Amino acid sequence: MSSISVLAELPQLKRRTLADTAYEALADLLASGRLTPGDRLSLRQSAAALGVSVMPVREAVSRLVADGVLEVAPTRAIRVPVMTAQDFRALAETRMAIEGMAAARAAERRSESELTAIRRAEAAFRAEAASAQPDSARAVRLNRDLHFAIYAACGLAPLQEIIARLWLKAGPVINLDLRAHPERLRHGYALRRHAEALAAIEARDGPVAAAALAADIREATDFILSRGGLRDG
Amino acid sequence: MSSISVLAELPQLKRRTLADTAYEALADLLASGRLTPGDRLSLRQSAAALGVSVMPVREAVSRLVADGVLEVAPTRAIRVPVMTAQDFRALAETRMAIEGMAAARAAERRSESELTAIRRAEAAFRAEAASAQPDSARAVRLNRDLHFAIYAACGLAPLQEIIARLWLKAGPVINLDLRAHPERLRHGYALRRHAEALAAIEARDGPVAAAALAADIREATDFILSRGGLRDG
DNA sequence: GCTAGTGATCTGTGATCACAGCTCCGCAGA
DNA sequence: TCTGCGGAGCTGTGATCACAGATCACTAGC
Repeated sequence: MSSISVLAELPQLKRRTLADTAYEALADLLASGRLTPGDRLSLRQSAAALGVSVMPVREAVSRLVADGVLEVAPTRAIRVPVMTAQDFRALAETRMAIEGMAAARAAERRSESELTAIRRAEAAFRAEAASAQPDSARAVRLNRDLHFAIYAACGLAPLQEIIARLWLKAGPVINLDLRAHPERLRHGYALRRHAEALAAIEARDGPVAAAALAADIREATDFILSRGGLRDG
Repeated sequence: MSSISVLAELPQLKRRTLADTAYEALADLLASGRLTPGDRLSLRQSAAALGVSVMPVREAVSRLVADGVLEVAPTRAIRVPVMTAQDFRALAETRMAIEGMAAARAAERRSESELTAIRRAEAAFRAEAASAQPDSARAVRLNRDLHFAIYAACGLAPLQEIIARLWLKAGPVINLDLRAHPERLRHGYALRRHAEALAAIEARDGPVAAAALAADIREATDFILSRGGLRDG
C-alpha cells in the first residue's frame, strides 16, 4: 500500500473502446431523430462511415438491439423498429409512471445546487422556445437536458439509466414527429408543464411534480398519436 | 400474395444466434447465483466451455456489461461487479418503486387467467418453502416465477423488460446471501408478503399490492444488508 | 404484361489471427 | 524482508476472412 493516501481519491479511469464510441455515435443518431423508424442500417457501411472495422459497430449494434432500440429482422436486416400505436402508448405509459416517480423523488430530495441546475435548464429551454426562429434540434436537446437535470436529482442511479434507455427507444418516433410538425413547439404545452414541474420541485411537492412530468409526456404522446402516423398493431 | 391465406397466421420465427444462447447461459449463471460478486470471467474459457468461438461470448458479455450485470475493469478483466451497500440499497429502492408500481397495475387490470397463473405460482412457492427440505435453487426459481407472473399481468411489456434487468443485476448478491443463509426461507417473511400481494390482486387493490411487493423487497434487502457482507462505498 | 427463376452482390454471423497491455512468478539486488 | 525487473502466459480489442442466406436487377417463359 502506498503511503500517499491521497491516491485513494483518484477516480477509476474507465477505458474507452471503439465500440463505446460507435455506440454513442449511433445512439446520438437515434436520439436526435436522424435515424427514423423503418430506416435500415448496414454494419459495413456504418463501419466505413466511422472509419473502423465492423467489429466495434457490431458490438454497438448488438447492445442497441438488446435495448430494443434497433432490431434485426429474420431477414438479417438491421433497422429502427417501427412501433405500432399500441407499442408507443405502452412505452409512454411506462415513461409516465417511471419518470413521474423519478420527478417526485427529485422534488423531495433535491439539493440547492441540483435545483439551480434545473432552473437553468428550464430557462434555457424556455428561451429557445420563445425565440423568433426556434431550432428544432436544439430544442430537443435542451428539453432532454431539462428532463435529465430533474432525474439526476432523484438520487437513484439505476433509475436514471432506465430512463435514458426509455428515451433512446422513444427518440426516433418523437423526433420524427417533431421534424414533421415543428409548430407544436409554439403551442407552449411543454413550457407550461415544465413550469409546473419546476415550481413543484422548488416547493418540494412530489405528487405535483410527478403529475406535471406525466402530463408533459401524455400530451406529447397524444399529439403524436393524433397525427395517425403510427400504424395499429 | 399466396392464395393460402392461412399462412398469414404463422408467427414470425425469430432467429436464434449463438450469441443469444450464450447470453442466456451467462444470465442463468448470474440469476441463479453460480456466479457471485467478484468472480472473474474469461472470454476464451467461457467460449471453450460453451463449445463455440469467442465471438458469440463476446457479444453476450458486451450486452451484460451494458446492463451493468458484468463489468470490465480497466485491467481488462471481466468480472461480476461487487456492489457497495449504497449501490445495493439504491438498486433495492429502485426495485421497490418500479416493481411496486407494476404490482399495483397488475392488481387493477389482471384478467382471470392471469390471476389463476399468479395463484398457481404462489401455491408452488409456498409448497416448496413448507417442505421438509427446501431446495434453495428451486425456491429461488419459484420465487422468481411468482414475481414475474404478477408483473406479466401489468400489461406493460417495457416495464417487464426493465424489471428483468433489475433482477439480473440484483441476482448475484441475493443468491450469494441465500446460499450462505438458507434458513431465512423458513422465517416466512416472503410467504406473508406473497399472501398479502395475492389477496390484494384478487381484490383489485393496487396500493396494497404495491405495498406488499415493496415490503417483500425491503425485508429481503434489510436482511442481506444486516449481514454486513457488502462493503461501504 | 406478368410471373418465376437466376446470378451478382450485399447482409449478419461466426471463426481465426494479430496485438498491446496486464498478471503472475521467479530471480537478483539492496 | 522488501523492492525492482523481466519474460512467459494470459487478457480483451480490433481486423480480417469464410459462409449461408437474403436482396435486387434482369431475363426467359407463359
